Amino acid sequence: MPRAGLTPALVIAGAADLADEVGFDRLTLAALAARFGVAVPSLYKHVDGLEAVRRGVAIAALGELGAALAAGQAAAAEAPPAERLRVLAHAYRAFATARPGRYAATVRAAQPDDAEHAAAAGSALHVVLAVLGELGLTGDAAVDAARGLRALLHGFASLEAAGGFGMPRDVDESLDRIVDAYGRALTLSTERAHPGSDVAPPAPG
Amino acid sequence: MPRAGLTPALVIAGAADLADEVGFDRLTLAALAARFGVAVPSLYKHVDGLEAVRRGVAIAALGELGAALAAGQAAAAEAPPAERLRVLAHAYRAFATARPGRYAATVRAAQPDDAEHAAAAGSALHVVLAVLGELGLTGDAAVDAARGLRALLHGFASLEAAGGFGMPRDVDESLDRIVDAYGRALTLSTERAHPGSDVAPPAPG
DNA sequence: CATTGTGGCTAATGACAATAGCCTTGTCAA
DNA sequence: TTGACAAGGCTATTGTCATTAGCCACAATG
Repeated sequence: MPRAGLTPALVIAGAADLADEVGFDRLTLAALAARFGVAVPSLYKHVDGLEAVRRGVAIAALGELGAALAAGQAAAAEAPPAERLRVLAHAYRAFATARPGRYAATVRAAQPDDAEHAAAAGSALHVVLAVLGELGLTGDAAVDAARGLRALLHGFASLEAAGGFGMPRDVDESLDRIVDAYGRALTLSTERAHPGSDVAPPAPG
Repeated sequence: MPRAGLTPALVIAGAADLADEVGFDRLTLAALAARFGVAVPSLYKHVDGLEAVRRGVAIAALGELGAALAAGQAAAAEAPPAERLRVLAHAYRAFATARPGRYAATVRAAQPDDAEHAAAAGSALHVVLAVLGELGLTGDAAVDAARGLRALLHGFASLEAAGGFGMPRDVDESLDRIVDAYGRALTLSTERAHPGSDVAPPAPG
């Protein structure tokens, strides 16, 4: 029996690819083992069962998502905040459509006591918060804005992934308009009545 | 063997309740049969397998969601559009948190050829489009707005359900602010450059 | 009272996750 | 060089679940 040369990282990476191919919910140890040409129980030498594989994919995917968002921001470093917001939104959507299995994994909530998973989510969120900061948002307003933006992006991406946009309208353009509108609303909000009590910790959210 | 008196509708209703209790993804024929005090294969006399149960729950839940949204709008019939938008958002969130299993079912996309499922989704969407119409949105702008609003509401609800809001900030107030901001952005958009080419059919989206 | 269809059932099959325990291979130290 | 040992494969087994096949009882209908 020649060694297959598996490692935990390899198994997780293979699982992520498999999830992109067949869907995160159809990720199965049987299929994963087959992909490596190995018997199912062999996987248990590297990974602690299906749930651990899913968690591993989630953490890895959150890292990749954060990196993709950061790369987009770096490429638009000189652009004005509104444009950077648009770039962020498109990078998010691009990740979700190009890597649907990984993206689905990023949406699963971390267990309350799972610090590593929470940290991965937080690092992806960091990029979003940075862009919002450029729009001059602090305190409660920043929290609201982060919630809303993540909701908007996630909702858009997941509805699109689920085929929920059955309307004859270009999706890219829709996203532009929606994000522009949202950004405009945010900056208007700051000029109004919500002075922002104090800076909230950028917990995963 | 006394008859259990099952019907397809009863089975679906029980499945919806079970989904609310244990989560839509943990909906299982075994648990469903146990809930009715019946052997698993008996369910097949009423329902065409697990996937059909899921679909049935989705269709039923979409109907209930649409009814809940409509009821909220009826109760706020005299309120100004911005307030009605806020009411809509809160009704949506209330449904999602009170009936998480059913709500999760509503998010699953219909199969492309599943007219009944698509119709159920469309009827729920109808309420949303009506409120947007009150804001004076037509054509492409209305399509964009519907996409964005559904994305916003779904994203908010699903992230909250997943425990994604780890920040110390009242969630109800966040939702108010976000929806207000979005509504403001929408009405601003209409006053600007997008005159809306033609009315798009209210397909499920 | 005979018939028939409906709605239960048991039994069997097959996918999958998970655990237990074996056996080989490669490494590292005596 | 060799011997021990850990790592990383494996087979076998168990248990959960969905699904299908086919039986049987009951109740309604004539």
